[in-house]
Amino acid sequence: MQQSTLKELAEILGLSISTVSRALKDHQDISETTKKKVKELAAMMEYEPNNYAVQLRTRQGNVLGILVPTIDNFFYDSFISAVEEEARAHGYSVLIMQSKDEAEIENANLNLFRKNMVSGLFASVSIETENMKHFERLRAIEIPVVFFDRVVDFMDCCKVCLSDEHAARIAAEAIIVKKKKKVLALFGHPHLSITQKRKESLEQTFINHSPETELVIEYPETIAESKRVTLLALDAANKPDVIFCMGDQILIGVMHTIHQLNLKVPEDIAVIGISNGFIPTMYNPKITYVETSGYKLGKLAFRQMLASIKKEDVKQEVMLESHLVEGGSL
Amino acid sequence: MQQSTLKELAEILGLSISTVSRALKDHQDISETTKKKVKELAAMMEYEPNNYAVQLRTRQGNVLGILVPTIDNFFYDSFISAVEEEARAHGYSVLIMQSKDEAEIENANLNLFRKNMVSGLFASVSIETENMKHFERLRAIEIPVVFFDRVVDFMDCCKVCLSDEHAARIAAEAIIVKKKKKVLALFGHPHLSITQKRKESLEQTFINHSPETELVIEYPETIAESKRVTLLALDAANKPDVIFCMGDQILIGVMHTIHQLNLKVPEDIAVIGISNGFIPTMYNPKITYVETSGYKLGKLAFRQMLASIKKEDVKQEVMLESHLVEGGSL
DNA sequence: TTTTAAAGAACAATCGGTTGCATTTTATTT
DNA sequence: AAATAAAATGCAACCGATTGTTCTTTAAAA
Repeated sequence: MQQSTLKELAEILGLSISTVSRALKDHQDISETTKKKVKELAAMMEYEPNNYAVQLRTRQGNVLGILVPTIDNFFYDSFISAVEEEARAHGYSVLIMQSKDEAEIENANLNLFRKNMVSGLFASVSIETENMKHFERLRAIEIPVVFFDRVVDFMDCCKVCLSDEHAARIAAEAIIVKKKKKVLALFGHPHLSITQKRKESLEQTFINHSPETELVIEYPETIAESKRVTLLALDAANKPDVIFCMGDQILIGVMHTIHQLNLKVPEDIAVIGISNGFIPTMYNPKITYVETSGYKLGKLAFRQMLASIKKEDVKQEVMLESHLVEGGSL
Repeated sequence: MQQSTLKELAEILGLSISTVSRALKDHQDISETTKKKVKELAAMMEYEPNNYAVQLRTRQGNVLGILVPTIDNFFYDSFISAVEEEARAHGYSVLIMQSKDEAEIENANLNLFRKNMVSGLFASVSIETENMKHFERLRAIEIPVVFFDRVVDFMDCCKVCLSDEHAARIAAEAIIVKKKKKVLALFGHPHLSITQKRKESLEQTFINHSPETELVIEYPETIAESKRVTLLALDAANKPDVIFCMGDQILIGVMHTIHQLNLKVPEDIAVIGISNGFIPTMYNPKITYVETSGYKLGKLAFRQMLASIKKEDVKQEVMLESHLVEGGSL
């Protein structure tokens, strides 16, 4: 059995295609009697309009794209979940792609989004992304882009992100309160704005409120590197008394090494991270972390997207504040 | 600027639309000279065929759907990753939706897949799924469905899954080898075939090879329940000496409680799980687990999908064998 | 009863491609 | 030079819906 079409319905009912079409969408020109007949038959035959035909004709789609570096990541998962929930509620579907942090794949994906004519795109750029040409192309054909998390300086596009400054400041303050003076701070790829902002805010907070704090900064990019860096630091003469982890991957590496060295948290070494909370609460004691909810960010991003699609004017940049969740690791 | 169309190209070149169309796809009827001219202009103007028009006309799409209970799950993440990789390599895009383990959302999603006319669907059914009507409807319009992981008895559809019997047997054998005699086995929702198969295989292996083993079975469905059940069991008089965890969620709950009670693994209590490995390797010592790779399953599922789409005949049911990865928890 | 307006339904163009067939152009053969 | 085959291109229908416009009814007003 094939999907039924307007034409079929029309033939069966002895009506014209346009009448059937209008009846189904409660157009005022059509009599109630006809409407009822048409709707009944449509329900009976499980008629569904052919999306491609509709899109072709009306030029307005119902698919939104999400581009993330990778999907196996709690933060992006929760972001996606949130967007998907909202999308469904508003009659949109979601097309998800991963850049795997490679510019080339990212570009290929952007082309696919274009080909599939998404009505809007949520994007967290890859580490390698240097040039915005492919994003510009989307804008050229009026596909709104909402950048999130890893944003990028790019005119006329709306960006939602966690307040990186704020999150890092909270972490620094927590460390200061606990009187820790030797901080090993581990960040991700130094190229990302999210890294830079967090780093600067952390540094600045120490300089302003606890200038005597010793701050050592490293940029491990994988779990393995994070392990290695931590091992080196903890083996050295002048050990840190607290480790700050910018993300879950880093935290996992750090905890690996801490376990391996059989150190007690927080007695031997304190730990604090930035996370959505899933990973930190897996450890014992739970890791103290600054909460950054991908879920909330997703909801926020969706609102921005809707506004962009409707061409309402949108705030260029929206920040989400975060707060400290105390585990027992600090 | 709008997306350029065949018509535009044709007008600029003074050719007919059909010639341009054919030139772009290297049709033999078109002269090399013309082909070159057309292609150059197309490249220059960044022409992209309008997908909706193409689909409408050719009735064959390039979007595959994936339906999972939830996306924040390592197993599904890796499955999705694998499918997405293959999809991109074969010119497909991937539409991902989550059922959140609710039948109603699942049905809504299936309708969306239908509406968006996916060319094929990968599905892992929700816990609540009882009736297959919505899946049947997909089949009625000839959209191939490849069930994976949580499969379901449903004629004429191809299923790929981990060999649940095999995985559980390996776990049981490992437990027997280590001479543990009091097993607490924690499974997920008893309604799922995956649960039933694993449970039966585990039981049967003990009965056959170590009939004196005491086996207690519970079905916690969330991390919280898993914690609770474990706490009860470990507080009781006749404590288990090993806990078997069917999945990551359960494992996380178990480890929570173990940490909370300050028990040593594996001295006080041994642990073994079934997992893709991410979570088990986070602990110290690493948890011994039977590996079930969502990634490999994804690759396998994609092959099945391609075959189904091409209407080649497909093996109805394909199994993926697993193997033991030793941590230090058993 | 004739005129006129309102209601209901049909017609036809359109979206942007694809494709079978007809037509024109060019090259080859007699 | 005329006839014919081969190569290159154009014509037009079609996919399934939407929508402005036109054509019929039917009912109300004159």
